[in-house]
Amino acid sequence: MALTTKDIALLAGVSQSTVSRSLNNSPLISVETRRRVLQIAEEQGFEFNANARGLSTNRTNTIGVIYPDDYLDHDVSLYLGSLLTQLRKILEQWDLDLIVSFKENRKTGIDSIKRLVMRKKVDGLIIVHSQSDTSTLEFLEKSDIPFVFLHFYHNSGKVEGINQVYTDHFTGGYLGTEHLIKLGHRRILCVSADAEGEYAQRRRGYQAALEHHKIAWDPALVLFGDRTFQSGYNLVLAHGDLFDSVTATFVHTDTMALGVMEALKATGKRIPQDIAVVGYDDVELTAYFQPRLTTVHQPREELATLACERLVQLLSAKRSLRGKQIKVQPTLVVRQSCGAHLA
Amino acid sequence: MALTTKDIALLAGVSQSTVSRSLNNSPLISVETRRRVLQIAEEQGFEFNANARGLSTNRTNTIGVIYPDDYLDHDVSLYLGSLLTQLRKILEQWDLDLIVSFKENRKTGIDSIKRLVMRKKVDGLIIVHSQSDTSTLEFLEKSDIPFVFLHFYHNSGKVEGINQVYTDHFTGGYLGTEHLIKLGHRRILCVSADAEGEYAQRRRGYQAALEHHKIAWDPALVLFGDRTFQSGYNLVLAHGDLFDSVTATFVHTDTMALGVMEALKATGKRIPQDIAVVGYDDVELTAYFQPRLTTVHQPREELATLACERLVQLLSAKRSLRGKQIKVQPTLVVRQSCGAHLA
DNA sequence: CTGTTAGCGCGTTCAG
DNA sequence: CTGAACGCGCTAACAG
Repeated sequence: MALTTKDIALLAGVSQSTVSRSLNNSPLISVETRRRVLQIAEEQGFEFNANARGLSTNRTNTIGVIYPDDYLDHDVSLYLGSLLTQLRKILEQWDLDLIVSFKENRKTGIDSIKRLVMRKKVDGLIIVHSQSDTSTLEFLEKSDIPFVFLHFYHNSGKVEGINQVYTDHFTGGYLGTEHLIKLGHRRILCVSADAEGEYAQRRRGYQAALEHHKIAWDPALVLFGDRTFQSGYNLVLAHGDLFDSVTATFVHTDTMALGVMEALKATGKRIPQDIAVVGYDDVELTAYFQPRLTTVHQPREELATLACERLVQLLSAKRSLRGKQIKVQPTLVVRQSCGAHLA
Repeated sequence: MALTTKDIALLAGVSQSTVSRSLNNSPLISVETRRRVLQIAEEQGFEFNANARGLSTNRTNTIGVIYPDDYLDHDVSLYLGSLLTQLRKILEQWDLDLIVSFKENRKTGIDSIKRLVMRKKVDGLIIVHSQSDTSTLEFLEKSDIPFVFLHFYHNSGKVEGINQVYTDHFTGGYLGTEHLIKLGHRRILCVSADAEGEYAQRRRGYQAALEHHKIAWDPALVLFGDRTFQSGYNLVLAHGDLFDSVTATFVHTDTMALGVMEALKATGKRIPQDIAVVGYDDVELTAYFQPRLTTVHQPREELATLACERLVQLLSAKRSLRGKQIKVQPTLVVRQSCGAHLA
């Protein structure tokens, strides 16, 4: 059996509660007593029993990270993998553990959020979703557990109550497009994904940049893929004429952009001379491809950090705080695929 | 406050322990009572308080996954990311949660394994390490917590006591090499990594295959990289003459192999006509490169599954089981980079 | 079959 | 400043 506060108490010749207080930095303890208790606890390698602690404090010191179920997609997984690492790295600063979970248990079908919260296994949640589920949102709100949406743009009306951290994709879309415009391009093919959500924002940014520079927006110049490399590749094969008719393309996710580039190269096009390419996300993967992809950088570390910090704020707040919308600005990373270095 | 068994007891008009027993499928309960209790619990959306349960049973229903600290490396992260997904997918079948942790807390320097075990936050561990640390191994052994090493070849003498699941890298090295030999290659450049551990096994397999086919083993034909794409790329640039002097190369990790291929292509070589390439791991990433990489497949799903299953066995065993060494066989995936399709 | 009782290890009054 | 006593929610004897 592991050591308990009682054991330490015995060794130190004090009561169990004195041990508890000493180890919890209670101000009610004399310096001398505390010192002695701490030393003994240290010597014995004592650690609190998390369950007992959790039972009496209602705090577990672990937080749940909820991932979308399509995490199995390779491209998504790539991104989420490094996001998780980032979260871990930050949360360990507060000595918080991290339970990773999918949105629902594939076997029992039970919603992970509800399960984790009701069983009191976590103190708070970081939810990494692109889609929101009204019923779990309602559950979260009435269960008064702190939670932060990471990477999620909630477009219903009731945004005020919730906390979220996300990239300003409108600006991202604007930045990528404007960069190409400034390089002299007028016909810019947009390769996007998903009808709604983040990608719609990116497209709105694209459109706004065009309009701002007095370029007519042509709906025929917007293509849709499913975010994968393969999909980007196939789009080029299927719409070769369209790609022929433009001088630049702005692809709304890097892996897809790489697929586009490879297909373009395979069909004999030179990048950026024949066609300029700009991507979105700035994933490490792009380092493997030539020419190096110019892209809109999503500040992942910042997103993760801000989400964690916000969650920690919520955790330590006496009463529930108001919702906070934290918008992070993307930046443009100019490399070679846009041709800027030739200009 | 959340519902407790006491609340359910009140609603059902029975005692708290009857509720506990009913919900835990105790055989001591009449069908009728159980039915009623279950129904009420269901209606109320009752869930056990994990802390209270853990306190009295000494079981948390969560297991810890320990990742190496170099998880931040992109290439490693790629692999570990999908491994984690796999683990999650399997463990959720037993309703086990999963705490992910690095080997040690970067801030406090505290060993995560010790912390998680002593605080009783986990019932068991899956340790994904390439290096072993004698002190934590000792700790694990005397703390009698179930643990399984995943992907780790412990080469000290005391293997009997521990449980581990790993790929037979000797065979992997052998397979890749023999495939090239059978295609007629005699001078096969080996691009490996790390002096010790897994990679040494792969090299031993390489060497054994050569010897088996009466080909003199030439130590000058073994190069070392650091497993990254970049490193593979640079190796080609630095040792162009060596690559010129062989007809095939066996690269011991896929990302590095891709780097090698890209550099080879950049220097005007045709793959597989001028030089055949075989990789190792079979990561999804290879799908993005031409020609498609022939490689030694590491059965990741199988590794994850076996590790979880073994851990579950250990968890449910009455007394501690003997250590078990589970070796998984890799397979060769023939695609294009080896030239087999041209033969 | 069911209820009563006693812990599990810790935080926290309440007395001194 | 410290100790005794209680309760967090649950499981597990122990009686009936």
